[in-house]
Amino acid sequence: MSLDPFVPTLKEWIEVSMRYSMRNFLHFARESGLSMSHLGAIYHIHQLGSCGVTEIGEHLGVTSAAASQMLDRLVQQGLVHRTEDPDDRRVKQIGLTVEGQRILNAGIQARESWLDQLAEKLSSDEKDRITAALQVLVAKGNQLG
Amino acid sequence: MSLDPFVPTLKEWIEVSMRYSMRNFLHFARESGLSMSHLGAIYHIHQLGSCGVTEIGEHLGVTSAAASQMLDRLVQQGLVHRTEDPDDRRVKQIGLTVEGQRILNAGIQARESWLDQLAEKLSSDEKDRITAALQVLVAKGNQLG
DNA sequence: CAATATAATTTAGACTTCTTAACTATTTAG
DNA sequence: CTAAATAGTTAAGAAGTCTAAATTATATTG
Repeated sequence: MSLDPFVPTLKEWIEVSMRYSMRNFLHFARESGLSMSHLGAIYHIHQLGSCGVTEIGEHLGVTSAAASQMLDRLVQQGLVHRTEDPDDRRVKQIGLTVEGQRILNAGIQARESWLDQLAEKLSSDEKDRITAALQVLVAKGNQLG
Repeated sequence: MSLDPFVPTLKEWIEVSMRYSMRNFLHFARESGLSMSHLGAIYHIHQLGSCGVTEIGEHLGVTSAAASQMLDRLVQQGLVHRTEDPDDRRVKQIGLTVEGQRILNAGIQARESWLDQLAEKLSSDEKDRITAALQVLVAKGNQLG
């Protein structure tokens, strides 16, 4: 078991992909004028779907006051909408605006822009085998907590 | 070409691995009491090896004044050492202390802690095929800029 | 209905991070 | 040797982010 190169190889790959992906993402953040905090919040809101202020705070690890203040800025920048929940008027429903979605997608695309270059370095055969392998990983990965 | 599922599958996998890796890393950051800025700086210092203050600032996208101030804190926390370069006494050589290295390694380990769980979900056969595929990806990935 | 709980916000204050500008020390170029 | 360039630090101030506490509005419970 300790000789199985699977996990070590996976770690190597994650090291590589993190290095390029984060570099591109940080570059995008600077270009777009958004802080990592803001982009992180946008990502969490996307992940959570429609949700309340406190819930976002919990995911970000901050108080609801801090979440409320951060959302102020994001609403002001037109990236997030904040509307009253008709079922419980204490709650605000938070979600991404079209522009917020656009920024999120642009960030993800920037993060992944190095993959086309990588693809060019591989033969059809290699790509087929790698695709099959990754499909297994994706499927099993999505089954984890 | 547009039908080649290679890049889309790779993107799916990066989506999955980023989600788990970042979640674990953020959790580690909170537990260790270090900000993402500090951990980011530590990572950059590690990547650059021995380097000067301005160089770190450039990599982080901030002025040398900001880099100097951030390094103050990291030195004070015992994570970074800052010594005069004997060849050019204007320059300070920056590097990680043993404790800084330890924190970095702990962060990387935390980031990757979900991979053992993933490995358990795969057969030996699957792991062999995936390992072979990833070795190709790592090799080609390291050839990119 | 009255008391309590919950969701969000506002306020005040602490702390961090960043920038620009001024400054020190050292090196390089003319 | 002097002048200019470079590396880093320091200082002052702007802006962001966080918390605790107080506040408002709404919902739930007894």
